[in-house]
Amino acid sequence: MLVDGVLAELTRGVVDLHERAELEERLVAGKPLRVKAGFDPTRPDLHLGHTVLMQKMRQFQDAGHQVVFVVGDFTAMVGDPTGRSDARPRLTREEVLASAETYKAQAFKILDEARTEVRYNSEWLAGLPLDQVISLASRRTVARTLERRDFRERFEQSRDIYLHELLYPLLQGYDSVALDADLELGGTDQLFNLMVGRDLMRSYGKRPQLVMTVPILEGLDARLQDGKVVGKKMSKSANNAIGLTEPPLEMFRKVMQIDDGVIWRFYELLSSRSAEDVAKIREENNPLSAKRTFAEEIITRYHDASAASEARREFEATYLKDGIPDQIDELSLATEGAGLALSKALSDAGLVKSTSEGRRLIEQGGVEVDHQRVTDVRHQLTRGQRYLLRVGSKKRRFAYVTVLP
RNA sequence: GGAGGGUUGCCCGAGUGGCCAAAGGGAGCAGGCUGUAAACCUGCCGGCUAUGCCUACGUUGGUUCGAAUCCAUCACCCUCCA
Repeated sequence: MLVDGVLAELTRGVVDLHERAELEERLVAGKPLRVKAGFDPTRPDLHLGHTVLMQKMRQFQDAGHQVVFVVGDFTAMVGDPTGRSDARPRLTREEVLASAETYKAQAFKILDEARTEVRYNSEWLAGLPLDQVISLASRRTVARTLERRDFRERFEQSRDIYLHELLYPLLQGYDSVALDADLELGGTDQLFNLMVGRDLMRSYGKRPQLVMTVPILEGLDARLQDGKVVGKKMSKSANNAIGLTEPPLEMFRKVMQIDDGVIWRFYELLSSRSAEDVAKIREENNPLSAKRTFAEEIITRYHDASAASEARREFEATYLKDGIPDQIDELSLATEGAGLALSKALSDAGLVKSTSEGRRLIEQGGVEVDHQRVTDVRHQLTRGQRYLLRVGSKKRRFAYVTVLP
């Protein structure tokens, strides 16, 4: 029957679902669901990790449901210190709103803007009178709140838990109350908060929302250990993320650096190919080509198809041995001496942060001048000459440099 | 309110007067090996006009030939007691 197919698609890749039978029931009823997901715009840059959830939202949209994109502009100002050892810097309203705009612009690369209801939670949270806050807080005990693993661990280890942190799940849950959500989506780490929302709705006499979680994507530094993907979650601060607005070549390079065994995880969570297609690619067991294919799919999604093929060509030109990219900065450098020290030239050309770093790289054999490795720190470039400089290998950087006569 | 402890480089964390640009680990970078990956091995990892110089160990000031190390001050954090 039709609902079975829809249900299968909507629950594909889902980790937790409370409750499946209810979901089926509501789908059969045929009324579009209000599907809620919240985002705290503390970091304006979205990366692939965020898109696992957004693609799930998109699936709901495509199945005719109403998606509510909740910008946690209020909760962002409160600051969610979860998993942090120190408080987040308090953001100003202006910063939060600016971030929210960037967020939305990136989110609509995946979501259908026309079918997305964007709401800011300050709308109902900012003006909440204290008696109502107390009423809200009275609906949950401390013991039940400390059930949450990160709270419990911190409590047991006598590490700080601030009162407002205990309030955080309630505020998020109140969003669901205010929005009459039918279903809330989140990463698996959000399960606790989502369930609080479900309980709160019941407490407020509303029909409790369904709760659905999707896996958290690991970062680019994840490894395969004993057949399992092991690694921190993808995040910009861990420097293991691919941002949605990164240039195509950068995306391609990063995908190529993913551990062979881990690339399948990325396919599983991010590829929009059919399950059969993915299985077929996996059977071929050619990680190198699987990565290329995946990189192209991602770049096509966030840029376009021509950017994807261009990135691949550019990558091959740049990173294969002796290759050089088509586009290389052309710079003229002045010098006061008889010549220009190579280390200084590298620094002046912006290829390295400082001449000290330039010297280090030269010593370590990481620098080429006109395709010749130079290891003499005192190497001088001659006035009036033009050189091709290359630094590094993992992240190669090039520049044509002319020393002014 | 009382008593005590802490603040070190991107992060964690040693260091109690010269041998400290500061052990160790993580992250990062380079070289080797590879596939353009990972793992692994080696090295680097404040800056500079570079066998030397400058800036840095919460703040400001002091003691000393010499201070991350001693003293005072301010700021922030923590623990125990009440």
